[in-house]
Amino acid sequence: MINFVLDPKTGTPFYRQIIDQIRFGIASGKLEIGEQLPTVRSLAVELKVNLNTVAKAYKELEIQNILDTHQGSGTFINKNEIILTEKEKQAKIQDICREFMTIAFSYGFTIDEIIHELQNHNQHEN
Amino acid sequence: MINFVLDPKTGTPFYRQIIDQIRFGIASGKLEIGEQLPTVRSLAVELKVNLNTVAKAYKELEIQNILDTHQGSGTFINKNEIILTEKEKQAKIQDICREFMTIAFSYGFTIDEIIHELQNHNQHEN
DNA sequence: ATTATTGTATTAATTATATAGTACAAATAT
DNA sequence: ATATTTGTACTATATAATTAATACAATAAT
Repeated sequence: MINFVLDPKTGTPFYRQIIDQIRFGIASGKLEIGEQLPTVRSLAVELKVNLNTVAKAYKELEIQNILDTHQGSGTFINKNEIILTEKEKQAKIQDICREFMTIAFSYGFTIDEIIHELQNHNQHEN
Repeated sequence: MINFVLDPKTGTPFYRQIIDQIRFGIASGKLEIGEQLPTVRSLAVELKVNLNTVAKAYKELEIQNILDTHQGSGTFINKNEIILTEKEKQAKIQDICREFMTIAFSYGFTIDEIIHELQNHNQHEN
């Protein structure tokens, strides 16, 4: 379970801070597959925000297939593998990488610099 | 010279579409160093937007040291090398990498898969 | 010097975003 | 069956972002 914290000073909206902390929780292994998240009400009380703010965060993650919400029972880390064929997966990854590199190039960064940065990112996650 | 086009359907604001097209124009070599861009008025007429919308795009690129504006004479692609401190560069690359990883992660890709794909991309370039 | 051309500044109106208040609907537990 | 617990939907409000209308200021051309 995560210890959720909101910081109003950062400027990033509350619902996005919640999203980030869940994503990071999954990436770092603090949140396990199938685990139940706090209910929208309990987390809303804990963070002193409206329950819709929590619901919005959960909703966006559900659309991204990261969470699984069931009205009446709760919200869970999605068990299901994302259903993509290997071909679709390959196409998708090429697609987003190409788009990303276009942006990176327009800022004058090289592939090596980018890869290096991502590897750093990788180390900090673990 | 670029053939500027605005698409209201995409949802990305006009001034940002203009920024992107200039950035890509430079990255792809369509815009040369020192070249003059259309005046804020002429581009505004061409794109059927207010001149302030164009001015806003130019302004942001000027702040980023990509354009060079001179009241009375016009706006030009900056001759000077882009002066980014190592700190600014670091911040920028972290910024775009973080955004990219969020997207990649939402598709279920791991950092290793992404790095691998980018390395492939790299090989095909050379 | 004067005029035309260029970017800038100020203000207003519109639109989008973020959060909250409250009522609803589905699932579960009893 | 009914009450409780869960997420959802709808509405309102405040704030920020986007675009526009219009006047201003600096430069260049004559």
